[in-house]
Amino acid sequence: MDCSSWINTSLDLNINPYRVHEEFPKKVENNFFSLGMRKSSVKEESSGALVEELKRVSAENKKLTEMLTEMCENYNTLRSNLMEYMRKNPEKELSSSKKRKSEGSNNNSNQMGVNGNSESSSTDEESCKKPREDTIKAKISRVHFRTEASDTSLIVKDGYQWRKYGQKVTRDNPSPRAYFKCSFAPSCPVKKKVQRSVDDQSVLVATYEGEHNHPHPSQMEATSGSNHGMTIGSVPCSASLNTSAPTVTLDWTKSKSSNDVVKKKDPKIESPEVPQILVEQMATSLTKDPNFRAALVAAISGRMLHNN
DNA sequence: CGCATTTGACCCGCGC
DNA sequence: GCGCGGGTCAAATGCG
Repeated sequence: MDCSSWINTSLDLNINPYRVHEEFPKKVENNFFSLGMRKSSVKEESSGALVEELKRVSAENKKLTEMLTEMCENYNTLRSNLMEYMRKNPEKELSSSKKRKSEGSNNNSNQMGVNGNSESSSTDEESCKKPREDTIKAKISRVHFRTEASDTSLIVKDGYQWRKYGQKVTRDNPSPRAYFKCSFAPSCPVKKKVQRSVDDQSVLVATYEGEHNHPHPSQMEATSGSNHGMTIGSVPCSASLNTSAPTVTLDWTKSKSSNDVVKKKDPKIESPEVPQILVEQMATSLTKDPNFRAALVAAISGRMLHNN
């Protein structure tokens, strides 16, 4: 696989972080740079600090690049190992993967090679869907949300608008499972299932199916003025696409208050939150890249194999 | 009154 | 073929 393409992406992230999401940062960008334009004396003073910051970011960028390169190497190693393994054990691989022949017959076999071992195995168990719904087969992700233990609702505030259309008590878990459809766009095919973890009742497990065919609502909100809404909302859906990879756990016992902050739009929060937003943006941009996700999964797997 | 949620009924695939 | 279980539908209900 060609690693260089997504490595370059990371370079962009660090050198010109605001370019990652052009729509979002305009306001910040304007504030930040226009301030410097108006007060040139202040600019001279701060230019030294900016240069220092630039150096620091460049160093960090270099470090990240090295990490990515290493991940890429690990990925290549693992991939060749996987290919070899699959060549030796084609039958086992097929039989152990899944019982559902309808999904086994889907032509995602090619993508498996790219996305690695991830999609088909553990995620398909969540997609016991009618075969005709194979348009949604593509993206299934699972996100763990930590909530207050006393919070008995199955509501996950991930920034999207969801309409609940069902609830079931499943056999393997005493807590009910709630079914949601994305209601932000009528044509959006995305569904999610939310259920409390069997192990830890304070953890909500949200399983997302499909891809949103519309922008994130809070991102739209951000472009129209407020920058705050996206910090939390954008994370779950983008940060964990691709699933049987290690799932993402988000601690919302604290973020509840920040949700409130979002609604109140407290100006005091703005400046300290900007770096956090940047981090979120970078993470979002990176994790949206399927190549990066695949490589990350492979690299982590490679590491684990290496350690074992 | 319109919209979202609830909840029982129904559908469908799978295992026996 | 039948029963089970997960997923979806749609009428009833609640709420602003």
